[in-house]
Amino acid sequence: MFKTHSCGALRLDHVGTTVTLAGWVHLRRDFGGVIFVVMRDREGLVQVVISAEVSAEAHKVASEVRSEYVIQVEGTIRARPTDQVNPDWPTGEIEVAASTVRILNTAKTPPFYIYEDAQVDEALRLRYRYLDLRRTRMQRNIILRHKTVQFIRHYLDAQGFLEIETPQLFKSTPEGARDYLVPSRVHPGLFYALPQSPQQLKQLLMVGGYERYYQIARCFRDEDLRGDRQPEFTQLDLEMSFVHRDDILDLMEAMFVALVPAVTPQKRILSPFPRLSYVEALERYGTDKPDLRFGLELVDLTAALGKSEFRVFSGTVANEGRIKGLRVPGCAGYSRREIDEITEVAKHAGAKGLVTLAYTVDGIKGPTVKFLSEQDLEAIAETTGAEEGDLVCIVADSFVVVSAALSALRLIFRDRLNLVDPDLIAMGWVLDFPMFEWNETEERWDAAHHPFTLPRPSTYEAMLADPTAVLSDAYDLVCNGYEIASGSIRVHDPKIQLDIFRILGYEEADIQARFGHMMEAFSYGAPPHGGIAPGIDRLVMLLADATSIRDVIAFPKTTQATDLMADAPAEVSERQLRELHIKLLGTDT
RNA sequence: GGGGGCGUGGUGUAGUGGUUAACAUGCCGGCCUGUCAAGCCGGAGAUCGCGGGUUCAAGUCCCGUCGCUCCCGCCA
Repeated sequence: MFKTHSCGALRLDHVGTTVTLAGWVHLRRDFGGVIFVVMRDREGLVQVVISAEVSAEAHKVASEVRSEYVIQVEGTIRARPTDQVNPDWPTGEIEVAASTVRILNTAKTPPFYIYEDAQVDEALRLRYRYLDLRRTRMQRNIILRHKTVQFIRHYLDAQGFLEIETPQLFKSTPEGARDYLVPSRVHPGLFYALPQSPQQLKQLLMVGGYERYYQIARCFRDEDLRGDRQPEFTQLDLEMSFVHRDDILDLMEAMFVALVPAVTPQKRILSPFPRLSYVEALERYGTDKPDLRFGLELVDLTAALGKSEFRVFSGTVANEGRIKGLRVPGCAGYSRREIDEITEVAKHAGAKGLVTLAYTVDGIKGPTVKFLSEQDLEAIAETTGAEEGDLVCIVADSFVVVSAALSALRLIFRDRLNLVDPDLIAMGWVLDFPMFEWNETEERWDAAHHPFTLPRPSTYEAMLADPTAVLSDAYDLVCNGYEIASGSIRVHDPKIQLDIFRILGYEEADIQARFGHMMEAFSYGAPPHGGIAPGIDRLVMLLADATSIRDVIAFPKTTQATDLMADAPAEVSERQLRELHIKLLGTDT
């Protein structure tokens, strides 16, 4: 080994110890006769002192080192004088008195600062990702990710789960997300698909009798990217046999309640997790992934304002729309410009406009006040509970638009009014999703979760007659406004499975071609089973106080799905294409 | 596929159509034996992402394009 100790691990206990360190030059402060080199390794930073009096040779080498040189230092640990202790560093009470300094490798001047978490253009960070990864924040995030995954492995092992790998080369299932395809060399014209998730395989493991399975699984979806979506991402994929919904919910809840303090002691996780129905989540928060760290819930004004003289209100209700509002404390003083900004947010979400009422000392102010009767104003005040100093925002539109607009506004006010404690982790379950959704453009039913989801037994009878009446035994786990896990109890009865496929409009031949192996497997004694799949990237992102999963993935892709470091995707040779029986059509198709 | 934001020495930024494009930091050289992102002195470093247009004059205005990013669509 090049080193006896880690730089960042040295403490007062080590005083008097002779050590050999190896790491990077983080900073250098040259005083002529004495040189301070701050050395960095994975564990952290330590100050090395090189004095010309102690070793002329070491001093000469130290005067030549530059930022990010890789060096090896031999020396003795000594306590710093009390007036020179650096209280900001874990190693601040000691320093290394160097007797030897060796340059293991030189380094070009890096294109951005390694030694601080200054704002750097993300494209540059991605192009030199190996340098970005040296930075404290990235190292902390990647280590946190490791700890999170290790915790999960130990926890599930203790619960009797088996970690089982499933293939990356599998079969395309055209519904759902777009697949990444892999051409077969051996079978001209045929393709594998990279799994969007190991969904079918984990169910088949249940049929295979493994009862409790999990996997830290890489998943692939060829869809457009976001800060919380990458084309390849990692799920804790999990499946259990002989369980009901609550068994899975309880297990996950216990796991997360134990995980959060174990890997992020400064975070506080609320428990028990609230359970909301899908409809309740939409009514109260306007979204099926609410941020439960704060209140500011939506208020329904449909009944109160349905008979208003104000046509926008009465007309909306007449057209089966809804009127809902937000009561925002302390924002009565919003300027014209601020009102314009939040109106823009509502419009961006699809609303035609935003009614704002400011409850000031001089009464209720707002551009629409003149259209509202005393009765209307009273009804609004009573329903929302608005008091002096408050701003009430009202949207009248279809339920979908009202929900989207007010949900967006709720998050805007969250940030503007600093309504959340950044160290709070607020998870919650969203339950009772609809089983099917009507696809307007294709004019058919889609599975809201996926076609293997079990309908809630109480609603199954009505399924064939009225698909909208069917609720599914699916569940989402939300955390701080993100969907962080999704799962369901599965169908294990081939008859029910066939009914579902029929509602989805699959032809018999289709079912055989796409899911024949599943249907056949289910006919050989499939146990009742269900599972869930938490997204590791999003979970770690929230634990790391990051705003993008790119910051918790070692080598992420840009929003154009490219790798700026390796320059992927890239062209391949004619020969490679020929072997794969692929002919390119050109870029203008 | 649609909409918004950003792009100026290595890095981060300032820059009102008008002088030699400014500041900080980093880099290079010099001085310096106790600093904490050391300090002081000196130096190099930019065809203002790219292309076109308007203008006597463009970093600045207009159009296009490329890259990064945020949002909608999409993500069973």
